[in-house]
Amino acid sequence: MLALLHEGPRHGYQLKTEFEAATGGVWPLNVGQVYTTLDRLERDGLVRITGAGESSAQKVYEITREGTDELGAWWEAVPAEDPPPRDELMLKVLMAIEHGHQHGLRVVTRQRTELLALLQRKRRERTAAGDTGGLAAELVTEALMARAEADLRWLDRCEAVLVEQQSNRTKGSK
Amino acid sequence: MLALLHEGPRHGYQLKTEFEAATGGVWPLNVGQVYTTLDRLERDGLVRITGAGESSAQKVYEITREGTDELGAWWEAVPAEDPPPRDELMLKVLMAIEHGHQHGLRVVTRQRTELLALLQRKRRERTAAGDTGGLAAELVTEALMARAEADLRWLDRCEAVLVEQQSNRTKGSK
DNA sequence: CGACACATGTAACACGTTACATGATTTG
DNA sequence: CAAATCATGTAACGTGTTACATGTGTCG
Repeated sequence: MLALLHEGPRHGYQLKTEFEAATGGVWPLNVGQVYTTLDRLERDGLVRITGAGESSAQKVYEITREGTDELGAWWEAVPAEDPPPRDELMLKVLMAIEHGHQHGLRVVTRQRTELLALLQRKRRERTAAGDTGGLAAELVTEALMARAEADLRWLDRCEAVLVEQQSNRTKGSK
Repeated sequence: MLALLHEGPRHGYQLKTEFEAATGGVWPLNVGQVYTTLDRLERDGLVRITGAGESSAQKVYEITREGTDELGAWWEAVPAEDPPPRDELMLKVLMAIEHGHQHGLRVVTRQRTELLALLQRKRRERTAAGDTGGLAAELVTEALMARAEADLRWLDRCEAVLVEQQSNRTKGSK
């Protein structure tokens, strides 16, 4: 929101549409949320209302000095890693391992199959849909695919570790 | 929580310690949250209290049939992608692009530098710390590194796209 | 006129998170 | 005995999300 407001004063609905435009429609946004967020931003002094727009009941918001500072910090910052964000896939695999190698392996392979399918579906969609959605949508898709590939490789690695661990165990028990 | 309870009845504090053990201490957990979560799980019928433990005021929880079903579904499910989760890095880059190629490039390179530093720090830590934290911690670190590498490659791709787009524009305007 | 996009807002809920209060049990 | 760990809980807050209520402007 701050980033959009930095380009000039806007009203709520405009922010919604511009947000969706900027993200190529990949991330739909409930309008209501824009208004509640705007309220919260105003409460925190990052945003202020400038005289209502001419027609009807339009409140026009603009970013404040504080807001600009906050935004600047946001551009610079790299998403925090301390503690690392809890991720569902990782958590799932760790918990499955806790349940025994058998279960660990089952979940790992299951996740891999599922992820691979998802990835291939994405690839197909991507080649099928020519320039639909624009640059933004394209970039998001690529990011998601890159992550999915990373996760796949990680799952392979998990499987290898589990198998090796198992074989060590059987050797040790002989 | 359900996954841990599936191994047998537990009380709150136990769940906290076991959770942290299972995740190699990477994801600290505020105890209070365990209790509120347990309340909510009970409210939803996924968990039930079995006669309090012998000593003092210990409530012991066990998973219900419904809870087991839910857990089973969780093992199978691959984290949803519709709509894809809003990710801060992607959002940041898209918004930066919206602000003009100049700004887009600045943010992209900044993020890349920052991410690369983080990655190298992780690599150093990883080789330095021998087997500390166990398998779980090791796997989480590897997953995070894999993701970071994917993000780095994506940022490269973003930069390439931006540069190419810019040059096309200048050519077009000639 | 009726439908649809534009436009604003509120109420309710879920969840994660923190800070705080309280007490039992163990152990140096 | 004092301190640490084990153990349970509550109150409060911030945020994301949805569903709902309401009204205006436009255009076929």
